[in-house]
Amino acid sequence: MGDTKTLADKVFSEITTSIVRGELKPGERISEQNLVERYGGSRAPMRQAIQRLEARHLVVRVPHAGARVVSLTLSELADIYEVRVELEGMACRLAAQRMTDEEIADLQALLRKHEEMIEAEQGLSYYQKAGDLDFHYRLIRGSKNQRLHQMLCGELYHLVRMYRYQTSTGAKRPLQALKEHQRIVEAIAARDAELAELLMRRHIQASLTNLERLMAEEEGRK
Amino acid sequence: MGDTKTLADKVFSEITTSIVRGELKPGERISEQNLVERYGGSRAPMRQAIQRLEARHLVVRVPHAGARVVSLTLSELADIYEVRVELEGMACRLAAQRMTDEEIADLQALLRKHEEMIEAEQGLSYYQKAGDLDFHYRLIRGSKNQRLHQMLCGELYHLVRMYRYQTSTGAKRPLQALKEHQRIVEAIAARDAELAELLMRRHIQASLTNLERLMAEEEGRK
DNA sequence: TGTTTTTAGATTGTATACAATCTTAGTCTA
DNA sequence: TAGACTAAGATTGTATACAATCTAAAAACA
Repeated sequence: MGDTKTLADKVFSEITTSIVRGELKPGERISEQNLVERYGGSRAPMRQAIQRLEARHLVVRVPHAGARVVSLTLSELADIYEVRVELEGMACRLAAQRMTDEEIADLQALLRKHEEMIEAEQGLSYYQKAGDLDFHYRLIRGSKNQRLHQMLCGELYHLVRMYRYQTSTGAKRPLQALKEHQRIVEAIAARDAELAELLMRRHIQASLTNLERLMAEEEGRK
Repeated sequence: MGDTKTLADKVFSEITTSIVRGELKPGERISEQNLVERYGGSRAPMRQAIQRLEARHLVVRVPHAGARVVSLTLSELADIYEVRVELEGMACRLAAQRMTDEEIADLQALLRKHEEMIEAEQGLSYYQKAGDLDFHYRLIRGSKNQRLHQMLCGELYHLVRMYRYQTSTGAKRPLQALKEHQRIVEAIAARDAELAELLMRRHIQASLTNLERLMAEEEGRK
């Protein structure tokens, strides 16, 4: 049985992480020839990789003109966060209804680990990145809705992560973020779906409000 | 200035409509050679077209094994409707806040036209299809959120339409559907965002409930 | 007869070559 | 000097050829 990754697959995931980490910057050109020189092989698989990147909205292509790393305006980023508030609130509500007791216990254990790390003042920056993501991903999986999971984790989160570094979006204090996470899990453990949804919406809304403030400043500067 | 469509683009849209109309059935195989014989050209653009179909979740590909028209289980379709209820409810809420008075007037005019058509008992089946879609699309555009528009119209609706024919999903009586549409527009005209959202959710929820009933029947038959 | 192995065919993945289109630098003109 | 035009270069779109992999039908074996 062949689960051999094709070359196009490898290049695709390489570039994906490069973009999300900011090594390739928004607006930067990506040419097929360029990729051939960097990753080896021929143009055909590079072309496929670029198309897959386009499918995930990580690059924008115009016919005969080539591809560039996606470059979002504040307004477009706000649109994304608006959708994220809605979908992740929904995920949280469903998680409160559908997660097993065991899964909830795991989530609580995860937060205790985060708490220890913060108290020990180790990995402060870690919690902002991988830890925070891990929490959100688990919750979304807990919704038991595959399509929802795919839309959030497969489409929106790449873009969210990509811009998290550049704007101050989501740059919450680790301690405050942890407290909010704990409240959310409490609501889920109590099977209070409405409250869980509300708390998650607020948790994300802060970033959106921040974005809207930035947009207002930018508008005022003109 | 070149807005010349590439061959891959043409083939992509041809196949898209074929799938949505049901001319290509779920699970049916799509080979590159097959497309070459049907549309002309070489394998390269056919390959691209298939990749774009995969990006829209209209076909499923496995490496080295080829592509098939997507085939959803009832459970997967229910997941889609669950997300649709949420997103289109959101769109309706935003539309109530953001549509201009002129756009609302246009929407009202559209419904009056639908009413006349139904009273004249012309195009009953038309209203179920194009008319219903037109209404929903306009509302979604009214949310003024591009990302939301793209997720609903560009991703979910293809699959919804594809299965609308086959299951009895969304096979509402035209008159009842029209009445519900009218209530929704009334709420929007009154700028009552909460009510507009609630009404839209109910409007779609009926199809989801129907799906869940079918799933229960299927489960009981085992 | 049922199962496994083998082998031939078909299909996809990749490489390379050519044609169509766009981009950019340079030239010309007002 | 600013702007429009032109031509060379680079880049993408398409076609074809070959290699790697999968599929399925036939043969071998228990």
